Amino acid sequence: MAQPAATTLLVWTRLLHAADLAGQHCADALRNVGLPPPEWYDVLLALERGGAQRPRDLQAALGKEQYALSRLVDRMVKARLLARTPCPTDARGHTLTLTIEGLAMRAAMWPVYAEAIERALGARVDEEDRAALARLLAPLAEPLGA
Amino acid sequence: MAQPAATTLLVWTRLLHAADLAGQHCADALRNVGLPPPEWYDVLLALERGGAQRPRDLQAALGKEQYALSRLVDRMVKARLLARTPCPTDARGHTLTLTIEGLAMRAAMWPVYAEAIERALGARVDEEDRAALARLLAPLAEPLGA
DNA sequence: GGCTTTTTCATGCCGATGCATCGAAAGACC
DNA sequence: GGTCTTTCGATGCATCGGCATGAAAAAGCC
Repeated sequence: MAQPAATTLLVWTRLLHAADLAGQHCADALRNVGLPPPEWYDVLLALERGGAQRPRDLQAALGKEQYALSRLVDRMVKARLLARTPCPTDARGHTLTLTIEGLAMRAAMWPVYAEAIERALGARVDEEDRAALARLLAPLAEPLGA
Repeated sequence: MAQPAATTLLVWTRLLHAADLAGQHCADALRNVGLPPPEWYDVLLALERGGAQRPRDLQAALGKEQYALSRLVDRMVKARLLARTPCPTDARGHTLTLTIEGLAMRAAMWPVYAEAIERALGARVDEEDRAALARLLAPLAEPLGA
């Protein structure tokens, strides 16, 4: 059995705790003003940047499970932020497009989201440390090899 | 509106992604061998280290919501890993104690958990970078001020 | 003591997630 | 073309989490 080093365990607890705090803070900030959760923002942004996309592309881009994305899209379609249109080249799937309301929602969410990120991260770590963190976290944000 | 710096956004995405990957990897490792999820380990460890404790103490120590801990304890009691005994000094609550099986379960989980942590973290960052990460993450693992 | 407020823990309800599976279309192979 | 395998997306079922509330004991206050 591989016994992790003390620093490994320290990084472990702090990484999970920090991510939980930051994520929770953002989710709360959005909820407190009656806006949808962060994951909705990610979908809206991906579609705005990348144009119409199919569910499986979004799934890969966002790193979500297939069923999770399927139901997330369901909710967002019900909320009139997305529209499903038949896919011309593959009758199994469909393409997802932003509605006007979806575009407006992303714009409305960003200031709140940005402010929360700034408070949770930017205001607590100076530029030099942020650069160091970004560099050190890079390998950990890559998928683990088999 | 506070526009976060580019490094802030980079840290943001990598922090959340890294934590998600690492956490998922550990949860999967335990599940793949038929063991309970990491949160059970945290409870077992806290009780083993700190002796009998009341739910509200565990709640504070683990940073969980009250109802979440209440139901988590429920499941672990059903699984015979914990026992609730009446609290002598406060009839509202009870003290939680590890059963023999609970003690054994923690011991059984640790090698798998440790191995997963090592693979997800220790093996991917050298000692110097781990120390730097631990230092940089420290402020972010502290609760945000009001 | 008698009253109000606070703390401690559980739970009903609903929405979200994980898992397995399914139907249907596409692609591969002959 | 015909058949088998793979990909795409949805969904039934059970579990889990969030929110609000409830019940009961403790603590504070007069």
